[in-house]
Amino acid sequence: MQHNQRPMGEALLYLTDEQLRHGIEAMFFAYRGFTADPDRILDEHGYGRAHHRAIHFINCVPGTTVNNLLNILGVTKQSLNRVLRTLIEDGLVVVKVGKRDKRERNLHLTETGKALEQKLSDAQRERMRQAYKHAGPDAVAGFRTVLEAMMDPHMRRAYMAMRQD
Amino acid sequence: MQHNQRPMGEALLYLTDEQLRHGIEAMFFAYRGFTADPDRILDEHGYGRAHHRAIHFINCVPGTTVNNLLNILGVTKQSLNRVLRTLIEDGLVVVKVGKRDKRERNLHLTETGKALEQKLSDAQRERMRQAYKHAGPDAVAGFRTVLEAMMDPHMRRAYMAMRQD
DNA sequence: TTGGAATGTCAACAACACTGACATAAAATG
DNA sequence: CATTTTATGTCAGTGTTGTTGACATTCCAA
Repeated sequence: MQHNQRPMGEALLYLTDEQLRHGIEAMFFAYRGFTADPDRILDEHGYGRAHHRAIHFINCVPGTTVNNLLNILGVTKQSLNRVLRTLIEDGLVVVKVGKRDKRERNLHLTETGKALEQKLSDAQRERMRQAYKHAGPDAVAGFRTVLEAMMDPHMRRAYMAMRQD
Repeated sequence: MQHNQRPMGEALLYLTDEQLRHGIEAMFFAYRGFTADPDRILDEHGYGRAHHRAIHFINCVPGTTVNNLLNILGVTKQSLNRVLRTLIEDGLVVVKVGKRDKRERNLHLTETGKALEQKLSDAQRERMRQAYKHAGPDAVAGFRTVLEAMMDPHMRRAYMAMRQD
């Protein structure tokens, strides 16, 4: 496997190993920035990123089931359960037994939970807003296009299903 | 703080909370895809992401010091040390005492280390290549612009210093 | 030469992921 | 109705990766 001396036309200049490597490093550093602000807030509350993810998607799809969350987050039920338990104990999340199917547990944020969600997503959106503003609409469109192409097909479907624009 | 009903002109449509939220979720799902392939390979070797990051940047800057790596990776020296120790024990990394300053340790990949680095970065680049190819050069430019704007200034400097294009 | 700064190591601990085994309850199926 | 499948929760154990604290070594400068 030798990628370093790939012949190319000018049109494919952006596909050199060097360019791809820069993309990889950009993803690494950008993701750090992306999570930095929420991480600080979470830390003050004694939570971690796992709590953030749960809160985010419960807020996004209120009444979602544990199983649904499991598929979106891609973790084991044991791992999710640990996080959910603390959120429930702390009164950020409430569980309701499913109406049609009593095996299911529907998850909702309480007012306290919504407040933390706001705080977290305000911080994260603010960083995003600055980046978007700085980069401009065309760059943002390209950004989204590449990210979507980078997802696993399974996750892309979950992501697309979540959008209504 | 009420972001939901922000008045706007058409030119700022991409800065709505809804759009920003989609960007946030895209980052989350894309990062999962981004790490999926290397994670699989690392797992076969009994390593984790921390090992990958160390290998990546040692390969990128051969002879780098522990402290330098610390700044790039943003972890404690103790955390990095554990990872480095296993890589050294397994013969993927060699340490040389600094020539001028004997406190420093210069890190290099062995042939075995380089082989694993190749394997990991081939996998990650392939995913990147597909995404880039699918999105096209303009999208890729936008992608990079937004990512760079999203980094912490400190990390952006480290990232920029690493590029020679 | 002595004290502080830089560098690196060892030990212990916490968060959060994993696997495996098992329990309960409800729904679906034969 | 008996059985199986599905959804959920729990307990125990393990591994990776982050943290702090304590300490050793080396260098440099007052």
